[in-house]
Amino acid sequence: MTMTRRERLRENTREEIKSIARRHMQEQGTAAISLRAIARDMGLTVTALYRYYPSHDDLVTALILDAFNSLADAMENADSSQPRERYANRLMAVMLAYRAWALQNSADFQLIYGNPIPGYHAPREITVPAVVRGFRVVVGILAEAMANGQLHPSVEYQQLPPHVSAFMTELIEQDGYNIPLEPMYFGVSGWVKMHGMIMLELFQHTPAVVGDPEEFYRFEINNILKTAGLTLD
Amino acid sequence: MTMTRRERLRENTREEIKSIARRHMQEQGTAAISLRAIARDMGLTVTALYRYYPSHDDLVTALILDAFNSLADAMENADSSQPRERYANRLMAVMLAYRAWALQNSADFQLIYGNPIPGYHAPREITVPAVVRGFRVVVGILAEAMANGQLHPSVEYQQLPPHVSAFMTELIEQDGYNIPLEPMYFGVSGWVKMHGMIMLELFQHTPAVVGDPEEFYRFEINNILKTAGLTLD
DNA sequence: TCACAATAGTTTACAGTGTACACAAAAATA
DNA sequence: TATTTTTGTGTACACTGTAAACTATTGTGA
Repeated sequence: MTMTRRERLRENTREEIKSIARRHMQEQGTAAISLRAIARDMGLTVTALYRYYPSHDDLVTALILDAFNSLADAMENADSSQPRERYANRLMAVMLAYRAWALQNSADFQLIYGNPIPGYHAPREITVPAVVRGFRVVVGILAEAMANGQLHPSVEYQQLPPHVSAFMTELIEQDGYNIPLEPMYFGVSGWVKMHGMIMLELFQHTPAVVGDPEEFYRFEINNILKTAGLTLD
Repeated sequence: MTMTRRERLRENTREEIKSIARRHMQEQGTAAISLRAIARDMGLTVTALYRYYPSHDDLVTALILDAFNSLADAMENADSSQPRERYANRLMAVMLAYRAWALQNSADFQLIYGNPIPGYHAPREITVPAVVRGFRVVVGILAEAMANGQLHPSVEYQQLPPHVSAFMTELIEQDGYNIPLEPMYFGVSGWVKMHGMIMLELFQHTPAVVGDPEEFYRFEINNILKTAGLTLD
């Protein structure tokens, strides 16, 4: 795995490009990733950048990949900061990390979950595995909690709608999630709500309605956990 | 209220500009609203457009206003299509209309709820009243259901977190919503989840997990309504 | 050590973007 | 009909992504 000097320099430059791109994104939005602006900040010509990323789209893809992995890192770290058998605490910690990451890296969050960038289409074979990493953290906790009899999915989940039920059963098998259908659905349902809260907060809609988004967020998660018999301590 | 011939022509042109902008937006994303492209499609010079909208931002603001009002129209229509005392059905109809509008006008939805457009900041004094119109439909139904003893908010809502509770109480009074705190919170909590589902569906994340987004959507709403003792018939 | 190949960089060009300014044409009004 | 208001044009500047041709630098094999 040793890199030649040239490869290392090249990797450095690629990283520098991404880091400047991230700064610009944070300052002026995801649609404002400009190769020319990056080159200017680096003291390079635009066309030199094309040696490192063959196009604007390739740079965006690299940024998206980094973002998904960084988010997954944050979630994994939060998970392992809690005692193994405190499932509710682990879930809360992970979801708080999810929100914290989204707020601290709002541009990256918009990049992966917000409006598509005009003309850009993410290559699914590259991004999907990266998305899954984060999701797997949550599923892992739920599976453990279920196996240990601590998780009791709502009775409604015993009659999931047919297509959803079939599709998710298939997904569980195919992706090798070691979890029954009901807790899996519970996870998806909860994730959707977190996502809604964070999206609205990020774009300044929640504060105007709810006052204190963090308090709101914690309260909602707690309620969701309670519906499955999970309580914090 | 009669308009002069000139005013009418002017209004026509303004509408034509918006409608072309909407088409471009639908085809290439919200960040691709280009005055030059619009002018080209109209057989006008760019600079002539400036007679109708003094800047790119002003055009965007007009589009946002239209979008909020169109969404509110759709919700109001859905509401009045149901019998007055069938509160659950009214709520379901309104939320289905919300989703249907979002999917059919996905660019407009992104415009009002998605990533901010680089450099653009919506003038709140113009947009906030438009947002409120749609929200008021839901609150109205909940207030009626509550007053008629049909709505039973979850027991958890009797102990809302302090800041949220204070802020929303203030908001209810200030905006003249005629509704108690608990059902109001129920509305917000539910809205957040709808929003999350729609956002994820719009950006192609839900289908990969859930298979059939509409089935998922209906099932989730139904469950939310049930937690407040509301049932469809 | 030197020649050659690979890599990294530059200059130039084209078509696109928002918008400011000076001017001409058309229409409504006095 | 003369004047004012409105609508439109043309030109200019600084910005965007990216393709092509060319030069300078660096690493490696003989």
